[in-house]
Formats: sequence, structure tokens, C-alpha cells
Amino acid sequence: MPELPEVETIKNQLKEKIIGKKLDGRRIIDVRRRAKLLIIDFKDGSSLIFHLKLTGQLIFNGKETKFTRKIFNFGDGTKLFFNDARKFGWFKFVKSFKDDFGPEALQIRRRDFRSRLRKRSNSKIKPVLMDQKFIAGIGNIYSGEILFAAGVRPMRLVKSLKEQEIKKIFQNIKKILKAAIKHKGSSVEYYLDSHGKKGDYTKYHKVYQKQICQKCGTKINRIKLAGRSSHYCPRCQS
DNA sequence: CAATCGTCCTGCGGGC
DNA sequence: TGCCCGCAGGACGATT
Repeated sequence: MPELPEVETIKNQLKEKIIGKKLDGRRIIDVRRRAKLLIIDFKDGSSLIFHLKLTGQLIFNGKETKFTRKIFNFGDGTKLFFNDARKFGWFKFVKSFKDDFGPEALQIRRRDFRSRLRKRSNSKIKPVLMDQKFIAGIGNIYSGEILFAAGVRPMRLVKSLKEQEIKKIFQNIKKILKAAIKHKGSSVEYYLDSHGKKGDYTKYHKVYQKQICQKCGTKINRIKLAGRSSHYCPRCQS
């Protein structure tokens, strides 16, 4: 499912393809990502916003499939296909774009991260990392991988975290998201980049949907947190 | 403030 | 073989 690295990949690719083109008579001046949203900005200040949710795809000059929900036609004859098997994804046109997301995961500084955590001391760490108002861009896959890399179990209360653990979580937010972007994201379920290609990062997953820890071989534990499946290694994470 | 539950939707896999 | 059932999950609103 598209999280920050997947949307970032699509954004980077579309930037190259569609800036300067016209859509319904409006000139495209930028393509951005905010949290998990992909935003196409027009010269008149309006924007077209997409959320791909679980199974959405945005494919440039693709071809129509049974999951194609909308085809955007640019002034030069090129097209953008919005496909979505489960119809959770959406797009909308807005006169101006504003949001109330938290700081971007790749931009947040450690001081800010720590002070924000203090306000959530009675929450479990994994749902906090997935809270877009706390920090923007992280979903179920990457929160699980980040916590594995930090050696912290997903159900740990924030107030129980030691300074060193907070530091490791912070460092791995940056490290894992950057590595995933480098590999053009993770193709679980339906994710494809804007060229219709799969992301490579799936093969680097250590715990997400794994039976066995990819580091030590211990059987992975699976629990439900906030209605979402969470995977962790009882040996590598404490 | 925190946690849980229902809601949207449909492909897929398991069971019989 | 084919049908039915339940699961997966991002975000949001309602409830406890």
C-alpha cells in the first residue's frame, strides 16, 4: 500500500513527465507529495489531490484495465491512469490546498520528534508513528520495519521508551524511508510506480508479513494494534 | 486523551 | 469445481 516512499517515487517520476503540460486548460506548475497525498499544482493556485489508500495506482501513459477509474488527458495527448481495485482511493480538485498533517517524516528534527512524543506518552508507539497528525507519511509497513530496526516492540507505551530507543526510532525513520525511496518503494498488493513497475524494497522487509525473523530466524509474533496487523520479532525487539 | 469499532470495497485464499 | 466466508487495511467519525 502506498506510503511515503511509494508516493514520493510516483511524485519524482511524474514531475519529469507532466510539469508544464495542461490539464483541462490549466497549466501544471508542480507535482508534490504531502504525507501520503500526491498533489498536482496548477498555475492559477488550484490543485488536484490524490490519495491512493490501499490499492491505488497512478500510471503515466499506461493502458486501461478493469481497475481503471479515471483517465486524465493532458494537452499534448499523454495520459494519466488512476487505477484502484478496492475503490478506497480518491482524487479531488481544490481551489487551494491546505492540511493539518504533522511534520513530514523526512524533515522532522529530533528535538521536535521528542517533544511531540511527550504529548503522547500514554499511547502505544506504533499507532503514534502511523498517526498522520503526529508525523506525516508513515503507514503500517514502514512503522513495522522502523520499529524492528530500532529493536522496539510495537505495543510499547511511549512513556516506557528510553532515550536511546527514541533516538534509534528517529534515526531509523530517516534511514528506512530513504532506503525504500532508493528502491522505488515496496510492492505489496497492487503498488506499482508511475511507469507500471514494481518497487524493489519488498525484498528488504524484515518483519512485515513475515513468518520468520529475517535477522535471527525466530518465529515472528503477530498482534492486532488499532485494528491493524503488527508483526515483530520477540527476540530482536524488546 | 486513548482505545475500539464500524464504515467504505473487492480480490483472494481457505474450507468444504 | 464452485461457492461461501472472512480477511486485508487508511482514515474518519462515533462511542466508551
